Amino acid sequence: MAAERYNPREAEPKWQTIWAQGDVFSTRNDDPRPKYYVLEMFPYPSGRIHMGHVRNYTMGDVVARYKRAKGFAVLHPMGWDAFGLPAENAAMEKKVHPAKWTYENIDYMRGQLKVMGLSLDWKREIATCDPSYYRHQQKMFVDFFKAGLAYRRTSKVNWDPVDMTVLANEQVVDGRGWRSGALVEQRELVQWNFRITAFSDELLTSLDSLDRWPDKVRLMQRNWIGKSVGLEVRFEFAGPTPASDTTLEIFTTRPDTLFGASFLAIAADHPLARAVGAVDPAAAAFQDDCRRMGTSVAVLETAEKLGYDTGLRVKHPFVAGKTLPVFIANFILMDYGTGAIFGCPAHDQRDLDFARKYGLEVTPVVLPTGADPATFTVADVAFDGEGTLFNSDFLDGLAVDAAFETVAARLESTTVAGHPQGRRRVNFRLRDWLISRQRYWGCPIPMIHCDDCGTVPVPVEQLPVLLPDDATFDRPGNPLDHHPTWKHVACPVCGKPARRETDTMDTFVDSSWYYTRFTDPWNTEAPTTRAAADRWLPVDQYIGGIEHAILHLLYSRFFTRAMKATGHVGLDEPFAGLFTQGMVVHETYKNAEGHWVSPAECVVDDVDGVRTARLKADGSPVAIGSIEKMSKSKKNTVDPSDIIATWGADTARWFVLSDSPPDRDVIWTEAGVEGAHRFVQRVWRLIGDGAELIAGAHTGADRSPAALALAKITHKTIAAVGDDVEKLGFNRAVARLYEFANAIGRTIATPEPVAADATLTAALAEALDALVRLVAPMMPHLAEECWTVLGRDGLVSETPWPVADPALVVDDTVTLPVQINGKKRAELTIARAASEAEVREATLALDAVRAALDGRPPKKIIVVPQRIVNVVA
RNA sequence: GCCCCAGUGGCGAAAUGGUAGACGCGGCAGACUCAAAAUCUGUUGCUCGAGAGAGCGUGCUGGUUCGAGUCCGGCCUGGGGCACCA
Repeated sequence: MAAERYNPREAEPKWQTIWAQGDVFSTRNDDPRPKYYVLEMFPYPSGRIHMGHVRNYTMGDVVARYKRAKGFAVLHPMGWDAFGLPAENAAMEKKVHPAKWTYENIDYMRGQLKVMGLSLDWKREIATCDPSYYRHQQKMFVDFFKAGLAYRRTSKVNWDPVDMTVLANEQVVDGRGWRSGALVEQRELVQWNFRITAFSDELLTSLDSLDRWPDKVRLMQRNWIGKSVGLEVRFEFAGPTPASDTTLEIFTTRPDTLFGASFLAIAADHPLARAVGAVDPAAAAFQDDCRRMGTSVAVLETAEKLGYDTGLRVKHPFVAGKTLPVFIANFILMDYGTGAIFGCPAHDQRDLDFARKYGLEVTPVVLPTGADPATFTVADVAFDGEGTLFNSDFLDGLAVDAAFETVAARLESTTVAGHPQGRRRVNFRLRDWLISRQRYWGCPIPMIHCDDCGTVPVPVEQLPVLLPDDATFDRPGNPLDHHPTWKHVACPVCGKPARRETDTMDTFVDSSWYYTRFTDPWNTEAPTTRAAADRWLPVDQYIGGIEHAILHLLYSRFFTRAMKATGHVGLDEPFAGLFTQGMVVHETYKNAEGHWVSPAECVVDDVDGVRTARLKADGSPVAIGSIEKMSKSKKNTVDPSDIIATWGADTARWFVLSDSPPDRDVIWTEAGVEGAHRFVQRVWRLIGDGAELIAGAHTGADRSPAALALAKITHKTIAAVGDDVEKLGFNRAVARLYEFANAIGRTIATPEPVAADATLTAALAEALDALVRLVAPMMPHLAEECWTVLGRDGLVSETPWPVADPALVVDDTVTLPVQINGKKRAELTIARAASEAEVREATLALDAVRAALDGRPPKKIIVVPQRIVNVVA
């Protein structure tokens, strides 16, 4: 009997050392076997890993270990998304250099990951803040610039007028800077962008080919790209205008509703609005109000809809003598369409709200099917459905799409101020990717500004442009900009004094190609080695949080295309398979000053179901907030190291796989960790006890009934667990393994029949062998230890996945539920191969069916083979 | 505000349109023990019933279907994203 409890504290470091010494998880680029690239989204080195990482990396590790056992050459690397804002915040708050802070965090977190027993190829580790990584990113920036995919334009930023610095949206709280408390202003800066819109259509249509992506992610990306077919319509001013143009161009997807138009609205920073503001102080004041709202679309859209009547009027294109007022409105985006719209209140809710507020006319022009044109009116709910045009002159009686065509055709052939009055246009919601950041801790943009030569790239032989080590963080603004010497440089073209670009790149750029760099991180000459990239890409299974569904994944899809266009890779789509795990969520806590505090700093008391919290340090009260995704900013993270130190990595791994479906959020609780650990010990006991029973077992020819039953369970489990892991249904695989362990436990509980039955002994030996191999991807240390107990040579980590015998997976008989009128009333056990006629006959012979029919013939019998029988009486 | 997703026992959940609640946690009862822990066995959706059994039940509401947790329409609640958090 295995008297000793399994001790993960001894076993886990031992196996981790053996794996490392044997180089078991390193991947060679010349491995001839079929490739499988599994990747989890790499972490930001915030300081410590959290349970979200444990969940994410455990899932990826199960896939990696499983695919390795299935005979694939598996690439499973890890790195660090190491540039970013928190390092700079730490520099300001704790007087630590961002590089020191970041590399110390990386060292600590690498240690935490290694303790998890992940089968990673650490030889390929990269950190995006390392010049050996970002130099290649700078090379690609120059390539993109030369290919016309990187360019400068004016864009808005959140400006903190007190700290004199650009704020991230996250740093704007209720319209004020998080540090200074000053009201935030919009400010315009000339900044670098990637031309992602060059691929709008392609990024959209190519989504259809990503059949191993979740539908919801593809749908979100589709909506984000936002292709819409509409019409640009030119309105003529009905009087003098301060603008240089005599017309105002708007974009609409509903030209059919033009007869219902009651106003035009333009963005606050539309050229016309600026022109009006220059001569009308009230208009200028309104524009200033708009600029104080920051740049976040969410804030903009939820703010009260406000407008300012410019007093200008435009002529209705179809109604002679009719003019419409032109408003400046805070909900019109300059970035979308032409930055101007016409409002049709009856058929657009936002326009209706606006019209009611400013007393504008509401004329319905689309009549819902079946409504009476004499009585149909719009009160507080706009009608945006299909219908028939009315109140619309030559459009009356037409359907919506026919009216669209009619208006488009007519305006296309009308000329205003020398242009066609209407132009069909495909419009995308997607905007170019603003990558400029006025920050220190990011990849420097390798450009030089020369008064004579303009903006020129840093010559490739001068790359990388290194960040200066001696930046200061004690004053606001961009440290690169006020560094005494860094930005002063000779123009590479004419040699005259010039200045470096001081913007650095958005950290999304870093994470848009790291998966490619992993294929050959040793190449010092170029970002990629084509043979290696072609060999390993695309990533076969990418796993990460749903919060990255749009931005990171869309940027990566763009970047891969841009790299293809500049010759760095040969494919379009970087991720063939995507799985979005749910988040790990946790309660939030705030101290008396309203600052977030971490769970580790709190004690939660539960008195008769009423939960209260206080600070560990001084017992002061802490407010328990809502359950939210674990985030650095809200400090509601849990340190997995404590869990692993107490229970072992295998317990932690098993727990995060077992409790919730992997794509759903899981609320972290310590309840259940003990249950997971019980199973660790149970497997250990089963193997220990079982090993004594199977000594000298050999496969017998004719299995006894007990042996056959156990063998069937074994092979069904092998088939089911493999199936579940393929689909990333880890929680189902875990449930299967619990059932399997229960079956083995029942066999071992009565040793006498096992001793007396050689075929049962053999079946038990096979079951124990399978149990260890099936459990190995999830609890690798325990599995290695058990493998040794079973007296097996080598590592289970290098042992093939067991193969299910199809003859043992399928039963000869099936038990069908028998429904009468859709309610289950009986069961029918019958040969699996029984014909439909035989099933009918057997069903009608059942007592419950005869009683229900009471001699009458059934109206209908539905037989779903091997599933169910339904008798309609 | 807009886009996307989720909602099933006391709890985490399972269920190619086909027996709702597998499996686990917790609870209850029992075995082992001087005792406890550990372990093992049984039981556990709700209501009625001594029982056999019957009825109800997957956020709400209406529909499609022989049959709906699953598909469709309308809501409610919670979560994610909204372009400078990563």
